[in-house]
Amino acid sequence: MPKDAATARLAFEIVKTACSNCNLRELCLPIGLAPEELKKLDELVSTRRRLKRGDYLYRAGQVFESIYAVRSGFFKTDVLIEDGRDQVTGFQMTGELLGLDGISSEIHTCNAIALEDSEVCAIPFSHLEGLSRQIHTLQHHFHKVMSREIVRDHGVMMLLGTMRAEERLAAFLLNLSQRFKARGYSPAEFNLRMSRDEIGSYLGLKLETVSRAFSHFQEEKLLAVHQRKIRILNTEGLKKLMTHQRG
Amino acid sequence: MPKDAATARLAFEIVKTACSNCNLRELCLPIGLAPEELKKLDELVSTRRRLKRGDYLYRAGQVFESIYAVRSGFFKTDVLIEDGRDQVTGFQMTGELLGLDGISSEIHTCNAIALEDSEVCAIPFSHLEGLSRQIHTLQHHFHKVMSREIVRDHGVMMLLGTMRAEERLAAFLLNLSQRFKARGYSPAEFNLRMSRDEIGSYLGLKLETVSRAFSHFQEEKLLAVHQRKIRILNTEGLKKLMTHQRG
DNA sequence: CGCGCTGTTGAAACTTGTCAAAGTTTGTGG
DNA sequence: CCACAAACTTTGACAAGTTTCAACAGCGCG
Repeated sequence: MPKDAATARLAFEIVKTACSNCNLRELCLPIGLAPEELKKLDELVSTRRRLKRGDYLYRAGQVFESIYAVRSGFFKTDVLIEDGRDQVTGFQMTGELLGLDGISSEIHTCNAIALEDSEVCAIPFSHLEGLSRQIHTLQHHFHKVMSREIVRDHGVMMLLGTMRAEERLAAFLLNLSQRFKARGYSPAEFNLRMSRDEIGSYLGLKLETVSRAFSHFQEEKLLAVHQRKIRILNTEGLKKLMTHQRG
Repeated sequence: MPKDAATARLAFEIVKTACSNCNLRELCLPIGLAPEELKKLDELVSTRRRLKRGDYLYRAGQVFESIYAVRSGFFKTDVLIEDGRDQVTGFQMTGELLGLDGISSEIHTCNAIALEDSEVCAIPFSHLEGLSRQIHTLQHHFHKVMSREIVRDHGVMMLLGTMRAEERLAAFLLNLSQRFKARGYSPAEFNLRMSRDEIGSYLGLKLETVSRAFSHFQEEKLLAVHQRKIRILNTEGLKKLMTHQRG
């Protein structure tokens, strides 16, 4: 590549990285910032990183320095314990943040793995704290994001603690559906990026149980399932199933 | 009460409320603050509140204004869903913070209930954000506290998703033991403040299952149990049980 | 002293996990 | 571009763990 073409390309990359140009503004950190504040944020988001399917964004045990905003693609996070058990703690899609768990001990406590080719913005955390001290709105928004993560986790605890297999899967699918919808995709038809095993791990079920639940949902005409392609045929039915009292 | 006695009492209360005099400094927000910063924090922690056993500190749906630091006593938080199911999402003891879940939507998403007579410091959240912009250390510490809550929740998800009944109870007891120890109490002997039903709700089990697990632990000479009074006889045994591979 | 709440224990029912086999899709190298 | 291997999914039969239902015991409180 000729030298000036390379330079032009670099400039282009920087433009592409800028929060002020990002079409995820409404989903990500920049919510509600004034134009001049957005410029400051642009400087903050220094690096972008591309990952191929299967790549680790970070691993448990690594030193924590940045949080990451998913620009495109799909991730999972999982925790491992010594005795070999592991669990998927979350799936992250466009506009969602990764790495908040690392703040407490300055070491990542889980693995973050790309489930498809993806791109993230790295946000050095100390810079974010610095800018938060200057921009009230950014500070408040960041606190909300962390708090939302806590609320989400409580929802998962509820799911794992009180729901049975089919209720869990229904809740999971409805949640995905909603998140696709919020990103402008069809809420009724989408591709799962994760395996039955990964869904099971997230929902506290074995993969066979997940598979059986899918089959049963098909029999009940709640879903059309072809591999990882899902079409929701009866949203209300799923909701009803999800909130159906145990017993 | 004579007027000046009342005044003296008021002054005394204020002194008692001050973070700079609080013997929980090492557990709570003031960690690592310089003396002049501590003074600013004192102004922040405006109110103290006493609660009797069974009182609600806040309820799901109420407007969020403050977070609370437990000064003494013991709390549980729980979430309810429409269909009647509920789950205990956590137990909070001295020095721990309550209310972080309310930041995201400015409405509390769970109930916080005193399990014994308790006292809390109310920290108006907008003031905390203001002071965080001035005091770097406080900001960073607060972020760590929120992140730690996320990590804790991941631990509970792990417990609910991958452990069986007795492993869960062992993990729960070891966690309590550790927290009592950190507060200068015996790690081996303590009173549970919660019922079997509340433990079960937290662990995603029925109260009968919890009761059976306690009985079994006694048979195995891991514990001595008398009502809610617990003595741990074999910590290593509990740890081994907790990390024992499923199957 | 008895009532109510909490906790314990037993037996049966139910849900999910385990193991095994076979079908399907995806990816790779020839 | 095909063939084969590897990974993933589905399904069945059986086992294990947990819940449900029921009865009863213990403690604290009025």
